[in-house]
Amino acid sequence: MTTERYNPRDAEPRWQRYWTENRCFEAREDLSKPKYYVLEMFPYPSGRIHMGHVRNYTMGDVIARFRRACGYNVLHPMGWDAFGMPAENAAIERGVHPKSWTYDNIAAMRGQLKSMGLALDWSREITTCDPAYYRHEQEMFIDFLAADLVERKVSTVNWDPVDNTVLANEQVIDGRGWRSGALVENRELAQWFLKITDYSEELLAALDRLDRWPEKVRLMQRNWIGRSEGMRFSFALEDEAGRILGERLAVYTTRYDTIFGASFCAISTDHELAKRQAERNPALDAFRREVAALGTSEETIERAEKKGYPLGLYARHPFREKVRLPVYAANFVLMGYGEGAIFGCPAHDQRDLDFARKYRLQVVPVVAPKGVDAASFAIGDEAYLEKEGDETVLINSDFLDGLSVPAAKEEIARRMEAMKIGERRVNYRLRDWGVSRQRYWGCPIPVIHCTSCGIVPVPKKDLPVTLPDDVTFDKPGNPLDHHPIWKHVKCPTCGGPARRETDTFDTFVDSSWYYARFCSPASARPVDAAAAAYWMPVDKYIGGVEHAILHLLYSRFYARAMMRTHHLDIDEPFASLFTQGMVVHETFQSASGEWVLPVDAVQKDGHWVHAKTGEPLTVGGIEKMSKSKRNVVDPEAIIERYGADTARWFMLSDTPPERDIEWTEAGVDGAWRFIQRLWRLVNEAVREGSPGEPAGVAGAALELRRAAHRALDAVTGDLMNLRFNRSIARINELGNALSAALQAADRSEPMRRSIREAAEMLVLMSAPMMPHLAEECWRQLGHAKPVVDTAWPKPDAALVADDCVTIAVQVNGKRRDEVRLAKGLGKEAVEALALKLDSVARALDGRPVRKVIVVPDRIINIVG
RNA sequence: GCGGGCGUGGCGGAACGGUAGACGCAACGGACUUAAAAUCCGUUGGGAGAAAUCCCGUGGGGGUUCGAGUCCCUCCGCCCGCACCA
Repeated sequence: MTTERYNPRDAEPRWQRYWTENRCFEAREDLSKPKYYVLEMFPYPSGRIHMGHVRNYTMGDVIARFRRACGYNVLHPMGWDAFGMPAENAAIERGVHPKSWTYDNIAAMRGQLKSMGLALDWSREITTCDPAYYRHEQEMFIDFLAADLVERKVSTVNWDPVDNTVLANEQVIDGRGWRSGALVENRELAQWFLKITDYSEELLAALDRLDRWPEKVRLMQRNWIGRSEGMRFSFALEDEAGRILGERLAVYTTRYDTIFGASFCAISTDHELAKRQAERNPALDAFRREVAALGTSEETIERAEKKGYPLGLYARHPFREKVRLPVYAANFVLMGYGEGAIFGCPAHDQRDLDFARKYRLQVVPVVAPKGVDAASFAIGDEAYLEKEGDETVLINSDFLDGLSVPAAKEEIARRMEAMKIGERRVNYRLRDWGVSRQRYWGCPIPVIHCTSCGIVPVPKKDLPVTLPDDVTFDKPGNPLDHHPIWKHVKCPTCGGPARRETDTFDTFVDSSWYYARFCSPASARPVDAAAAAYWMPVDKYIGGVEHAILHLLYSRFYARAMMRTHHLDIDEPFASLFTQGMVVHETFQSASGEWVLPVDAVQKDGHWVHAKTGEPLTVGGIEKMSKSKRNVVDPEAIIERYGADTARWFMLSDTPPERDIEWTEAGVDGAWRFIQRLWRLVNEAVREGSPGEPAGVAGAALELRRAAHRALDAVTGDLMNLRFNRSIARINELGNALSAALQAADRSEPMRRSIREAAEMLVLMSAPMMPHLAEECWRQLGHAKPVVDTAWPKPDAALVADDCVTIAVQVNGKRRDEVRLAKGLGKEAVEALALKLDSVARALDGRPVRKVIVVPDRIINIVG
């Protein structure tokens, strides 16, 4: 008897239609059920989905379908992070309008996502470039303004000369723009900032509560926030002649215990003092320019020598009357951190030491290992930094001599505070979030600049401020600024002529609250309180680790800002976060060095050649799929050829979800074969099996039942913990057991019932992962009600538990035998049995038994 | 430089401190077939042996333990994040 092969091309669209027509995945608030909100990071509509999307959305879909089957009221929405520069680049390069480019891409990608058979609630689809979405963003911004969460300030910003826009600190990687890769320049601009630093402590402290986030991500955020405990204090300044100046120099340090080792002060070239001096000192001005030109990229920092320019000023040591520290403007002091000024202690800071050696400044050690003679303790080329566990004492430090570092800190802090020249202070590395972008394709910032009234928020009744469609991209700069009329408005307050803000929001603003909008995508308010109270927080958020800082930190801040402005009632938006690994693939290169697509690479006589030209290819490293290396496989082609279930199954098999997965042809074939195998097994089970309650079975029939219930038990636990690869291994095992039963001769009624039961369980268990095939199989098994409406089965505890166990028998820690015994047998009985074994006697080789360790139902170890 | 993670067969990977290598891929042998594909059955960490069985084995070295892939110390290698942060 033959069974036709399973044909996904017929089955998949059919079931997708069924789910859509029956609105299976449209979520409604229902207080009678526990809710579960599963969300994958929404895509940028670049035009086509890539394998990273397939992996991300498959995982989310398995969770959504599994939770739904388990009785949860599941919210699983999808939307588009639709503002951003690729749309403008397309406009510049190809003359298409960013809007039509974006919406065409969305249409194409929506179709691709639908072909994956995802259990998404498409009725909640949101698009960030839709005024229906961004009007709420504008409304909230106005509320943020009123709540003092926004600041407009002129500051030195990171300017990307290629994208012609400002970048946030988080968007500068190794001194280069995160998108363009261009070396970032410093520019002075008036910008809008969201005051994320108001929440530094809060964002840091709350990380401890996020116990269902990866430790790695929490650590990265902790480091990014960069809390340090130190002191801010000031020096009296004097000039060359020793005349005291009216102003003091404030510095920040975490090592105030080393004050007696100070030999100079250094200020940033952007420090007010340096700027002022530069006005009448051309040499200093030249030095400032030189430093500014160097940039902040990794290479330049590595190579750059520590350089300083003496200002002719001296800082008086607070505890030693005669000591005067020369003040330099230095290239290694950052204006953005602390006070933009430091005191240098060369003995205990490598950077300060390099500087001191160059300018022949004193190097006085003030901390030394305990017991070392203070007079002979000298510093060579390396600063002395205490390591953890080192016992150290202060030396050469007057009243601090002999104290430990913490005690010295305490003493200095006490004295400085008494002298009223400084105080202990907590400092953060985190900077405020600059959100202004000089671009067209973003959400307009809803403010108006009026010459007489200053900054005036757009009245809420005038929202949304929509983007004009008639813009041109023929000259550099911001099209909104070039637009003939758009920016010219009347001041809402005085009615006089005014100018509309032409900057738009950083697109990370759009993605900082979309998770909340999904709760009530059509609400007239940004977020409907009742809906958010029901759905929030997101129970499982899935995406790439590349968003560990940017998006996830901004979202955590945004939820707090929305809370302050009464738009949301929750501070942590994502209760549990999962960061999935990348999809990687081999790279192929032709002799001329061109990258070759995997579809064009074929193996011939053990060598890789180009499928069309026959040209030999070299196989390169296995790397993240990327357009530049062309090592991409198009999901659409895979779905076309094998169906969505094959792609989904492959994505979940073998590799744990947090690790990088290598896409291989062999792996896809393997997934395809399994799908056909399951289809065959189910069809055979329909013929050979017998429906009915498989009660009272024994022997082989009972063993098959046990295998089924055990597999179900394991898969349930594994899916709960996102261990997809393990659950697939379990499903394979049950498939093997069912296959063996079908090969065997036993066709007793109990066996026929067990076969049927095993087949049904196999189908239900694999349904979250390959939903289309499961529906087909389920119908084949005679069920009128689809899998999508079928509850997750419950394993029978009696069948999961074993009444017999295999106990390993060890002698001196080495396995020598195993015995199969009734479960729960007492220690003495196990010991007596084991000691009678030939293998044990042989291994003991006549030695007397000294000790016996019995771990019930697991192992016995005989020590001889 | 600072911080973190990871090293297990030919490969992806399993393994509450308790039988290392589940499951899959690849490879090899066999069945079916005129043949191939598909499918099914079997073998597959290394070494010795006809076999029973024994020895070795989770990056290297050391330690704790009746027992270590798992815990501790140390070295080596790879990967990731941050980086002139005072």
